[in-house]
This record gives sequence, C-alpha cells and structure tokens, in this order.
Amino acid sequence: MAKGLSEREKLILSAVIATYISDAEPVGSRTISKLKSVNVSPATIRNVMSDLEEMGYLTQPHVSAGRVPTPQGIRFYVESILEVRELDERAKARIRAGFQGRQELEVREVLKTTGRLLSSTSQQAALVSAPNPEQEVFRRMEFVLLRPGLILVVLVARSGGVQNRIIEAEAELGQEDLDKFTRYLNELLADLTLNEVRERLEREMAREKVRFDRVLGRALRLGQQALPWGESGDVFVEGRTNLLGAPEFSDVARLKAIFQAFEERSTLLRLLERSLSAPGVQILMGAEAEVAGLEGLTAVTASYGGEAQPAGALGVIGPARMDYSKIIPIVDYTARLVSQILGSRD
Amino acid sequence: MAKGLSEREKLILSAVIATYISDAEPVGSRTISKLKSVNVSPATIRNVMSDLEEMGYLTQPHVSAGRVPTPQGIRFYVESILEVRELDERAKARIRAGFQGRQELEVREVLKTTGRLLSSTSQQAALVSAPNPEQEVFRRMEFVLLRPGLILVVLVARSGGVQNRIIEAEAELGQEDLDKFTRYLNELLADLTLNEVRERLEREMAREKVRFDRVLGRALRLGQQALPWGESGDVFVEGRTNLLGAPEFSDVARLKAIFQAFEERSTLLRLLERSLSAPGVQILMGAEAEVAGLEGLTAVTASYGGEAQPAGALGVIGPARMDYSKIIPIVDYTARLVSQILGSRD
DNA sequence: CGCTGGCACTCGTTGGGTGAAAGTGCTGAC
DNA sequence: GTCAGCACTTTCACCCAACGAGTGCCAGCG
Repeated sequence: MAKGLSEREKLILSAVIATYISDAEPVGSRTISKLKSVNVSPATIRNVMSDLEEMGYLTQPHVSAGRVPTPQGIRFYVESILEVRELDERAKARIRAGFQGRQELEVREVLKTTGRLLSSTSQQAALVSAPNPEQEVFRRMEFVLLRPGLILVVLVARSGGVQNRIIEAEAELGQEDLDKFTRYLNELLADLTLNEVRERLEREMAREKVRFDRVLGRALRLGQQALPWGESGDVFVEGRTNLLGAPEFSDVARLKAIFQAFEERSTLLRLLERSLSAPGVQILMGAEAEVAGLEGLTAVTASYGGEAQPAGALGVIGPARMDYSKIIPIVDYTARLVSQILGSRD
Repeated sequence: MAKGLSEREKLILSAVIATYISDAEPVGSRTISKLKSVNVSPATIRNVMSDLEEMGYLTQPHVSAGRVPTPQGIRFYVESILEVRELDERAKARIRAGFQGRQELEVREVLKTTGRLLSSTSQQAALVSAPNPEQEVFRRMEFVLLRPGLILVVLVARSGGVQNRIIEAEAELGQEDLDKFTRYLNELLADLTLNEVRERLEREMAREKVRFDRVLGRALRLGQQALPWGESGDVFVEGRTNLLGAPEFSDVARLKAIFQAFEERSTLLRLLERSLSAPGVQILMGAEAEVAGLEGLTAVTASYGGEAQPAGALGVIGPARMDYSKIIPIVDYTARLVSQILGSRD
C-alpha cells in the first residue's frame, strides 16, 4: 500500500493504464468493469477514477470522455505498481541471435546492430550513444601516406573502436618516416586514456623542444593533430519508422518536430547522458526531459559498459503510451549484453 | 518547336508546371492568364490545356478542378523545355563553403557532408552512395592485436576510404607477428584493385602451400579474412525531414511507406546505380523507378568520380513537384565538386 | 458505510443538407 | 484564331440535428 493508494486504487490505475496502452483511447468506467480482474460496478470505478484524477494520476480530455493517464500517473505506475519481470528466455535468445556473427564487428557496427535490435524488439525508435572518445584507452595509432602531404591517421582504442581522419603534413614525409613515428608513438602512448595521451604529448613536446630533436618533434606534432578534439560522441538512431504507426503521431507537424529533434545529435546525447550517472533502467518522460520536439515522448534508457564507469548509454524512445513491462526488461537485457560483448574485448 | 508542340503550348505547359511546383495545387486557366508572360484569355488557355491533356501532359483530378501535370508532362518539360542554367556563383560558393575544413575527413565523412549539403541546399532528401568497395585500389592493411585471438584489421584504400573489421585468429599470434604480416602483405598487394587482391591472395596461397611456409600462409589467410566479401556499398540518406513539409506527404501512411523505403539500403543503391552508366544528371520518376514505396517521388541523380569509371552516385529525392531548374544544377555542381575533392587524393 | 443501479446531463462525433467558389466546356460573335 | 458569356459540375466549408459514450450524483440495498 505504497504512497497511500489503496489496493483497489492501484488495481484500477493499472487497469486504466494497461487499457490505454493497448488502445490509445480514453478509457471509461464500463470498459474497466468488464475486465475479469476487476469485480466492481462502473459506478464504483467512477468514484475511484474521480479520486485518482484528484491526485493527478488521470485526466479527462473533456467531460464526457473516458480517462487518460497523466505523465505522473504513468510514472507512479511504472515506479510503484509495475512489477518488472525478467525477460523470458525466448526473447533473450532472440536478442542474442541478433548479435550472432556480429561480434566480429567494429564497435560502431556493434552499436548500430544494437539499435536495430532494440527498435525491432521494442517496436519503438532506439537510441544508442557511442562511447565517449575521451574515456577510451589508447591502443595504437597508424599513419598511412595517401599522397605526398596527405596522411590518413587510424586511431585504435582498446575497445576496438577506430577513428579515422586525414591530416595534412609536410610533403617530404615518406611512408618510412611515418612508420618510424608510428613505432615511437605507440610505445610512448601505450595504455593511456585519451586525456593522458594529450598530456603526455604536451609534455614530450616541451622536452623535445629543449633537445631539439626534429624527427621526434614532428612525430609528436602529427600525433597531436590526429587526436579528436572536442568531438562529442556519436548517437545512433534506429527504427524511427516504428513511430509512424502510433496514433498519437498522426499529425504531420508533430512528426516533423520529432524527426527534427532526432537530427539534433547533441540533444539526444544529453538525453542519454542522464542515464550514465545512475545504474539500471531509467525512465525519462518528455515533459521532464525538456528536449524541444520530444514533448510527450518517453525514453527508457540504461547505461552499458562498466557499472562504475559506464561507456555509453542506450535506450528506446516512443510515445508515453508504451508497454513498459515489456520494454524495461528489453532495454535492461540489451544493455547487459552489449556490456558483455564490448567488455570481452578489453 | 520540338516534338510538335507549338510555342504557345510550351509556354502554357511551362506556366502550369511552374505554378504547380510552387503551389502544389491544381492550376486553372484564370490563374495562368493572369501571369505577365501570358497574354491570352482564359478561354484560349482552356483550349490549349485541353489539347495538352489529350497529349497526356496534364490531367484533371476531377471535372471542375484545375489541371495537374502528369509525370510525362513533367518529364517532357524537364527534357525539352527547361533550360538549365549554370548555378550562380553565390550558390556555388555556399556549397563549397560547406566542404571547407572537411577535406580532411575520411571518405565516408565527406559523403555524409555531401548528403547534408545536398539536402539543405535543395530542401529535399539527399542520397549518396559510397564507392563500390570492389573497385577500390588497395593501399594498405594493418593488423592490430586487441587481445589474444582477436585482431582488428584496418583496410585502407587509395581514395582514403577505410574499412575496419575484427577477426578471430589463433591466440598465440603476437603483435610482432602481425607487424610482419602487415609488411609482407602491403608489399605483396600494393596498388591492386580489391578484385586483384583477392586473386593474388588465392595464387600466393596455392604457392605457399607447396612451399609450406607456415608464417606466410598464416599472413595470407588473415589477409583473406580481412577482405570484405560481397558487401554492397553503403548509402547515406540525409535530410529526410525536408520531405515532411511537402503537402503531398500529409498522409502519414504514405510517409511511413516512404520512410520504410529509405531504410532499404539495397533498393536505394539500385536506384542510384542507374545513374552510373550515363553521364550528367539523370531524372528518375517514381512510377518508372519501380521502387515500392517511392511512387510519386522523383530522384535527380548524377555520378561522381571518374567520367569513365564513376565511383558512386548521389542525388536528391523528393516529390515530383520540385524546382528542377534549381535542383538539377545543384546536383550537377555537387557531383563535380565531390569528384574533385575525392579525386585529388588519388 | 461502502457498493450499486438508475438517471439526468454534457459534449464530441457523425451524417445529411446547403450555398459558395472554382473551374470547365461550349457556343456564338468579332 | 480569339474571346466573352453562360450553363454545368464538383468540391469544400459550414451548419444542424441526432447519436452515443461517458460522467456525476443520488437513493436504496446489504
């Protein structure tokens, strides 16, 4: 009897929400009274509903319509009433199967696959953030001469994440010089985080300046140019089309706002970042999320990577009216699976 | 006076199409007669329109509505009437500016930027296909040991394109072994196309079998595992949201079909591939394109890369009702610019 | 005292009907 | 060949009434 709701009130709130989730329409007292699990008359239900409305858990779109759960209502339901079961083995197996043969992929590909799996199992849109590059551990750096003066840098993190970029350099550098740089830098920077890499390069440059070793100086400079500067992590969005079916998005203007919000990587990233700080599955309701264009949407997110220091976050986003009892375990299990797949590489 | 249309008929067809493009509504005789460039009465225009309808260039949604151009009408207009001007210098500059500072990016990033630029300048959705990996020229291959038994392969093409993949291998291989493999393979495979690389690997493996050189055999085997097998090229889609504004897509079901078609990379690829065979800008009208979900859409595409052997294709896709006089030059110029940017790397 | 059936009331939705607006085709005159 | 005029068609916006879903409240029952 948490939070002062009687058993009956909880039962009816649950019933209203469950019905609303499946029908997307205001639900009336008669509908509820017909449910097998409820054994009271419509009139009684109306009384209870009226109470629940007063508490802010339900509203009426208009006087003669049924009730619709408010965001608070849904939140209360999810947090205090809903019992989250473990995902059943069949569903788990299906998700695992989706990763089958994908373990050999580069991190970004793994995360894209994750997004696709999340969206197809949840029937919602999926968000997956790539690990923050700043936290990655340096593994190796390679310079490949494309043509005189143009160098491709390949930066490999211990997680298997790869970043490529092309930089310009003095034309007289040959591939042999670059190979030398590669060996030098790889030794110098082994097993540092990107932040430490940056520091170390700074320090060594100061030292080399004193010693005036031109070759090493050049290597260090190239190394610095190769690092990602202030690039925020990537976000993968998959399964947007799943949202197109929902009746709450039958308005094209609304859809446009949502899809435009999805293009704004940085806001999505901020949204996902919220779940980095806390363990387990988080629920963010649109109004609270304060993300323009995403009002009325709800995100169910979790972090992946180490418990202590999560690498990134993933989740599902869709109408507030979604089947939380199904989606929460999906997000939870998927996050754990991804942690495991990526973790096995360290 | 091409194709048996009188000057007046052409004038009126153009006027109808131009008006339709800007208003998205059936256009009537009165509207046309009010244009400055047309100096005849509505009645006369009605006669001409009636003729044009008989020829299949216009239709009426219903008896008392204005006329709407048919796909054939638009096609005829674009091919026989429209004079495509060169893009003005300001617009060119704006596109070039979009690439500023982006030349240092990896091929895929360049193409993504291209898509973004195309979609923002055309206000339509943009498609860009990545160069077919089979045609790329081998530049370098690197093996990085992630942990015992797990190897990251980085495959660099001469164009600056990079492919990463993770492969499994015997646990006892160390990074020094891998470095040896790298040197051996890079020498062996220098400047071959991917197809030739494949052949060469086959041949060498046969040879090494005879000589039974275990080390080199392993290197060759790893090299083979690293190659992309039957992976078709990627397609980047950008600016989908631009389509959400158009009145012809106010129907959500229609939108869903379109967006789902956009998820089907392979059909998009086939669509783009059509423009690989012919030079210059191509117009593909939805009905002809035979792509499920894309009926009623039109793609304006062009190939980029060498004239003789194009690397990939790019284009814009949107409602048949688009401003071709603006979009054709945009696609044309962008394709040329991309060819130049990527070409300078060979 | 809580539950329930009954009843009056509210309000959105649906369907038919009507008039205005837009546009056409045709005809006859210049 | 061009054009003004006119009769005709069809959509669209609007109104209005009937309908129905749902509520709140009240009085009676266990």
